[in-house]
Amino acid sequence: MKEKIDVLLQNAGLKRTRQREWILSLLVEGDVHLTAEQIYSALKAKGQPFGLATVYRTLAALEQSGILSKTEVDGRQSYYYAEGGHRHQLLCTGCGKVILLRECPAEQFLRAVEAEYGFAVTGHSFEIIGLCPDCRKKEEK
Amino acid sequence: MKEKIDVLLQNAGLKRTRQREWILSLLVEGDVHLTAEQIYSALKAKGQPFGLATVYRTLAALEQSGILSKTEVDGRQSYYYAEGGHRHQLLCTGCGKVILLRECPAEQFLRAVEAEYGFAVTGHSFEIIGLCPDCRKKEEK
DNA sequence: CTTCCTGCAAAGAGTTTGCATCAAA
DNA sequence: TTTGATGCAAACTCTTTGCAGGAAG
Repeated sequence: MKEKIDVLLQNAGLKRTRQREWILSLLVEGDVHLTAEQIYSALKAKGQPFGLATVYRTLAALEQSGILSKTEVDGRQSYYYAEGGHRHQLLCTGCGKVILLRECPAEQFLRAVEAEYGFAVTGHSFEIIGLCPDCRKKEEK
Repeated sequence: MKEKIDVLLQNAGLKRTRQREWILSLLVEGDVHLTAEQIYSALKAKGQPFGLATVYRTLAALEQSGILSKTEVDGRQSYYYAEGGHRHQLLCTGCGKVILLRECPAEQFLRAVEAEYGFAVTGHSFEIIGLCPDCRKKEEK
């Protein structure tokens, strides 16, 4: 797993530092979406001392490199590992889990939009908010 | 048009004030998405004096009443008139225009998600970013 | 008249930046 | 050794809130 993370950093042309490895492993291994503050707290709790600014800078750098994707949850920026620039996912508001959709149902629809509305599509997001099966069970209790 | 706006306010149980009429008419007549700051500037320019806080409070109230919808554009909250709680639109980054989609292509897909992933869907957003036909022409010049 | 709304200013939250130090390549 | 990253604190931007005065129903 550590190798995977190092490869990601290397491909992005970013130096391999402890801070970046920690942050990435949280997101990659956990498969969750987290805010800068959440990451900061999680690592602080583990006794890893470093600044909040580093978290913000690291997340921004990783997003620019296409390793992470960003979305807004409750007014906060939340980041998650986006394998291969994937942008179609289920976001659980219970545990923060990110479930990638196997395929984007929008692709063919986007082409229709281009034709029907004359709209030049430069981006799109298709996010589904809700509870994953595990959180669903907890709710029922 | 003024009547339409007054009806909207009345149905929401909100008092009809000049400020609210101004803000609503900007969004309803213009059919654009605007940030609080943009609304504030636009009305300030017309010599309508009032506070930025009023814009924020008005937008929040109108959103809670389901008259407006909110989305994030470049880290800012942007509001637009959402006829009948419509949440599927094309957002032009050129002129801010909002084009409503005639139908949500996601509806049947959401049901498939519920079944396939066991995910309890509580909300979704499907936004397509790009340039509307008019802005497209300007780009080409 | 009573209730709700407004404007101002101050506070708050989240995020970014400057700068000196420090670590990776 | 050179370049890029970190940590701290201060700065910034967007948004919210408290309060006294004012308008709508």
